[in-house]
Amino acid sequence: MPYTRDTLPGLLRSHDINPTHQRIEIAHALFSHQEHLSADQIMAIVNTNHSETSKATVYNTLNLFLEKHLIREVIVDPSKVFYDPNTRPHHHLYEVDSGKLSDIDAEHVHISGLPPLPEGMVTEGIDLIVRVRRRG
Amino acid sequence: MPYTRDTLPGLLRSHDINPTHQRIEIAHALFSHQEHLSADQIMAIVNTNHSETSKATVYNTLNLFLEKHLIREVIVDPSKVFYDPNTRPHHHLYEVDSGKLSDIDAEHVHISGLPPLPEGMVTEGIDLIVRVRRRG
DNA sequence: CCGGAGATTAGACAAAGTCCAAATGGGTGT
DNA sequence: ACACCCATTTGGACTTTGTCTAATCTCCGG
Repeated sequence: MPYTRDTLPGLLRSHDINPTHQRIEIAHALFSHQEHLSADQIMAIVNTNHSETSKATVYNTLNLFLEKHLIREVIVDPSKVFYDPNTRPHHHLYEVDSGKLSDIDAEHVHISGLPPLPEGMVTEGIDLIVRVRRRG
Repeated sequence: MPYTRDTLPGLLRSHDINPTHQRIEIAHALFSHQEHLSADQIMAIVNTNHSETSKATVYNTLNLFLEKHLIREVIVDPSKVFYDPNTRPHHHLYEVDSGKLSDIDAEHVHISGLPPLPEGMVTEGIDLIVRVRRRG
């Protein structure tokens, strides 16, 4: 757990994000859990004890974090997006039955033989998702 | 274009699908275009000229096709699922700005160094998505 | 203390997809 | 042709995720 509420403001600032209460709470939810969370899970976590952060703010903030490359979005389930505090290069393992999502470090994975990109295009990212299910 | 309305019933039967009017029309939309279409695009195509196929039927049918492995679903855009008539092994190139989705043949692509699967799990599929955008 | 830019909010709204009970329809046997 | 049956289709209400907007709040500099 490299991030506490104390170190988060600096992290946000280093990504050019004004660290407000709500933003720190949302960042804290993501970075302290180090998990893949959906927007509604984040809203639930942030609002557990007492204070209220609105749905609009949660979405605003997550989209801001995305823009500033503080987090990534992971699109594996058509019904909801997951947000990923890990921005180091990595891939994903998705357990179809349970919905569990985990990281695959990119370090040892090698992808070769991709065709050249269309003219004038640059790669924004390569998403590799291994979908697995329980044998049976 | 290997599929016409004449050959589609056989294709459906070979996948253990009872070929009804609506199912043939929906299959025709996908297989004659050989494109990645979303549910609402398919509904629009099927209903262009006159007859009506209801939203419920479109979704029922697409999910049936998925179950029977006649088509695949491609999850690249959080807002909608695309359906892919190409079930041969292949990957996808997604142009983020335009939403254009195209195939990358899997034949020459090689992925190595993936970690072993968790105990008792089998791979259902590996999705590789190259996200690109216009340079600028 | 004041003003203003940026942040937050509630709630209405939009879009994708699901659900259900009722109606339909296409075979099959007679 | 008829009746029956079961799969399929259907409209429409409903759910869920996410967006939009206009009003309010906050906080900082002067």
